[in-house]
Amino acid sequence: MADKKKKQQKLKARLPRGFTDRSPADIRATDQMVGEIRKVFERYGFDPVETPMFEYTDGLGKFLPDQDRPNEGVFSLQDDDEQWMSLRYDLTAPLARHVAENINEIQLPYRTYRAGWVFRNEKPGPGRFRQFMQFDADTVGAPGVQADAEMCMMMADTMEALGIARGDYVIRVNNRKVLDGVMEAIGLDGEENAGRRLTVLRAIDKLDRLAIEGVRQLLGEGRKDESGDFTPGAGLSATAIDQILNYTGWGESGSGASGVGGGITIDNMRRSFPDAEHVKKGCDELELIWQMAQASGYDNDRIKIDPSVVRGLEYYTGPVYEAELLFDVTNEKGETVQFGSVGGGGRYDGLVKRFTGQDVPATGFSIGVSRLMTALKNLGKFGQEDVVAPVLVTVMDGDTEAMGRYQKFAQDLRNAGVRAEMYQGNWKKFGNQLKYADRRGCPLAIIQGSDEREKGIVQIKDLIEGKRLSGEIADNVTWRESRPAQVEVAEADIVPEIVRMLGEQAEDRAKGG
RNA sequence: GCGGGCGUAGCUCAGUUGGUUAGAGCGCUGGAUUGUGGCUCCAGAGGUCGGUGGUUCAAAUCCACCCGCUCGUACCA
Repeated sequence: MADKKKKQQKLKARLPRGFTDRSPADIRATDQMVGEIRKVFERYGFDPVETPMFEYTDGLGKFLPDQDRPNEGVFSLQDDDEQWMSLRYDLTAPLARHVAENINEIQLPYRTYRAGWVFRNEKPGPGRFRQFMQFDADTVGAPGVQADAEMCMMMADTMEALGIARGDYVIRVNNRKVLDGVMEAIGLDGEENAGRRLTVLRAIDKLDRLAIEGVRQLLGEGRKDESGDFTPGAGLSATAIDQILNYTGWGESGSGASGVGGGITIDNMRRSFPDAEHVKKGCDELELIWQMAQASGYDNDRIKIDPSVVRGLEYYTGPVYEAELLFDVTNEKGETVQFGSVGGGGRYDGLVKRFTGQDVPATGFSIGVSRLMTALKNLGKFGQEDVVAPVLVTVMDGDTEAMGRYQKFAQDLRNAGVRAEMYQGNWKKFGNQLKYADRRGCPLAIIQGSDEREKGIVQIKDLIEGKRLSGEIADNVTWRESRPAQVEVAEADIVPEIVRMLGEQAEDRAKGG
């Protein structure tokens, strides 16, 4: 009875939903990738700065926790002085706080970057976690669209630095001012239409996935999907729907997301709403960005004007941009998936002003590191380089003197730059030591029992060669007694011999793979 | 959030129209082998059958609700 109770109280080891443990391979691959991104940002003259993962909730923006649902969307808790704190959900709002708080010390324009974990309290899915890494770059205190153009070019350079070929990605650019003008033109301006504006913008954002008919439904009465779920539409008039679909130019030759982009697209946008002031202004800005990109050699295949880009619906005030992957990505099940956006950003002229009252225009973007990693793993760009497991120094005798000698073998190898370790488990079961080495993928093992010690030598066992030989030996006694793939080496020659053998193994790997 | 599918050992799964003590493979631990990985053989540990409640003489099996996973959809600052 007591026993049974004890069993029932056994804790179940389980990871919180939407979080994940990271493997050595994943950590190494991500470090490598983050390093490549950092190099690009440094080259553009950006400097790192880091902010903490927690911020006071009101500083993060719209998520003021209420009594009923204090954790909706964002992870929040109350400090001991009752103030609400939240885990950041992006890196932009905390940067705005940092700039506002240090505005007197910071030389504007301020060019800065940072990588870090962000948290969102939402339903997780495959490839979507509640903690993930973003890599951010921002220029704060830069009012002109040349800063936005630079951001787009830097995104393009980053994609290529990560090994994504030209043509396998595209930076799509739009302008919130244009979208605002469109809303105005179809009579959706004003506070009372805020909800419908959101519905319209969301519908436009879905052009690439639902195509023109789905979007038409969402702009009108609504749309029913295969599972029978109904999404209410914006309820626009047929005229307004046509105007919007014409504006996006979707499917028309020479314009839109599937067309040439650039100047032709901008002309098309202008023509759709010739009298709308905001559309005109936004188009002028887009034209500038496009021309600057062209002048620097970034043609339509890399930086493209695309009227269906909407991006974050809250704080963007001007140009918005998005990096999209165009190559096929295969998931674990072997299915080809549409990968879509791996990063994006835009101009946020009002964020710092919330704190300072002064205009501090800014623009920036973030790259979804974890998401992009998934796609790049697919391309075989990262996480392929094998880290060789350490050389194992096995333990035959447990007395202090012998242990000291084993430690020294390991230390000598480390000093020569070779990964090495002394076996730290129960040394009395020698078989387990080699089993351990085998499972870990150790390339070599050093063995010294009393016989070898008397002669001042060690055995170096080539575990990789031995594994190969094991296929040819069926009998266990022979296998044990033949001691396959082992050489005797004088103690003084351990380091050079190990280095030589590791070199040979590396050559074999290079040939084989 | 809405709708569908699924939930049995650490893992992958079997378990008949409800019927004795819930099984297999792999993995794990010990041994054959005080000093050599693999192969083979022997032995062993490991289960609230996702949870709770109900129907029944009897539930892993049928029903309800809940939880979790998963697919689609919505949301995603």
